[in-house]
Amino acid sequence: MSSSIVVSSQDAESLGLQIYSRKEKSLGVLVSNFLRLYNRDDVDLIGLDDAAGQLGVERRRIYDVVNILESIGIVARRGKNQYSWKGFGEIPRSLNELKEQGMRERLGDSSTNNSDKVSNDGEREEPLCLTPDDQENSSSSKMDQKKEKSLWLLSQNFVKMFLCSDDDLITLDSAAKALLSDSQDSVHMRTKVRRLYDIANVFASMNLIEKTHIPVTRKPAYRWLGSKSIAEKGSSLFNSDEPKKRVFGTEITNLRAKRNKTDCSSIRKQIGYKKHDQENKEQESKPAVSKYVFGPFSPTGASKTNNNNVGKGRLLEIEALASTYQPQYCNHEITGLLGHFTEAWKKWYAEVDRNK
DNA sequence: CATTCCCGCCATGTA
DNA sequence: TACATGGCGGGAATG
Repeated sequence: MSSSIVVSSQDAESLGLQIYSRKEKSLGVLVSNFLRLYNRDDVDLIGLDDAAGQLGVERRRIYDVVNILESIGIVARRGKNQYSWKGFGEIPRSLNELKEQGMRERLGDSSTNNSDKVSNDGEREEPLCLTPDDQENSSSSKMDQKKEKSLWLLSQNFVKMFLCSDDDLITLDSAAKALLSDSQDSVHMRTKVRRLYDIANVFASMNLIEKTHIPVTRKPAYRWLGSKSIAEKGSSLFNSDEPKKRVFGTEITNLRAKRNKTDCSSIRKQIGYKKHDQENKEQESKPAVSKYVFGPFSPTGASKTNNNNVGKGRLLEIEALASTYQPQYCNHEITGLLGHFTEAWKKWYAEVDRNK
């Protein structure tokens, strides 16, 4: 009497149903949205609550995002509940510094080596000025220990591995092992790897790295592609580049599935009426950001995504062809992101080349 | 089954 | 104390 029907997220959505989809909740997608939201020319400050609200996620997730982005210099901590948008232009600088540090640590660590391997120092504020206190404050332990496990540091070290190592394929296991510097306790490893997955997803969504497989072993690994594959594109003003895959077109849907406890959404959004799927003309619009985006570059088309090619048939690629015309609400893709990246990469490479 | 990694509990730091 | 941060790892979605 009853026939079982298979429902895909697409079908389900068409029917107005909501099924839990892990992908749509991934950090990578969140970061893409985050970047798209704050990459406006005149955005300067980022409020954590605002971000959480706009992106429709819990506050906790925003911490993950900013911590990782901060490791690359895209944002910087301003103060409580507040970060400032630095922008993609900072990436080259950050990478250079990270590379310097990485090389230094690698080659120069003999002599009074203490159990201090992880670098610190960088951009993250710290004392800002000598601590005038002469308390029997242990030089630096409790606080540094905390930082030693931070996502921020882990993220930087992960990047350093790519920038310094000559292997361009890195597996999360090897990274975890290396970053653990010792004791390959399965327990700690697992936790470390979990974190690396988070970081890798974020960087992958920004096209800083790409997921692949090691030739023969078939083991999953990441490759640093920071630039070439993107920069070589020739960056012709607006113009979507190669046929990337799967873009994630959904909105920032914040639905509750699973044990959700606190839903901090005080902004008007979310269902209101049975709308037809597609075309969510929701998207509020702040009182004018006025000032259109960059002149030369036309924020359009972009690509986000991961995964390059696999010999599998997956019809999970939605793509948003719309781009040149109809700049509507309706969420778009990365927009502008690539333009910045391209520029940044070129600078970064030119500099390295010159130095070489 | 193994891999990926989201979710949110709760320890820790701060005003 | 209330609130802000953000480790951490259980266990569910995916492969």
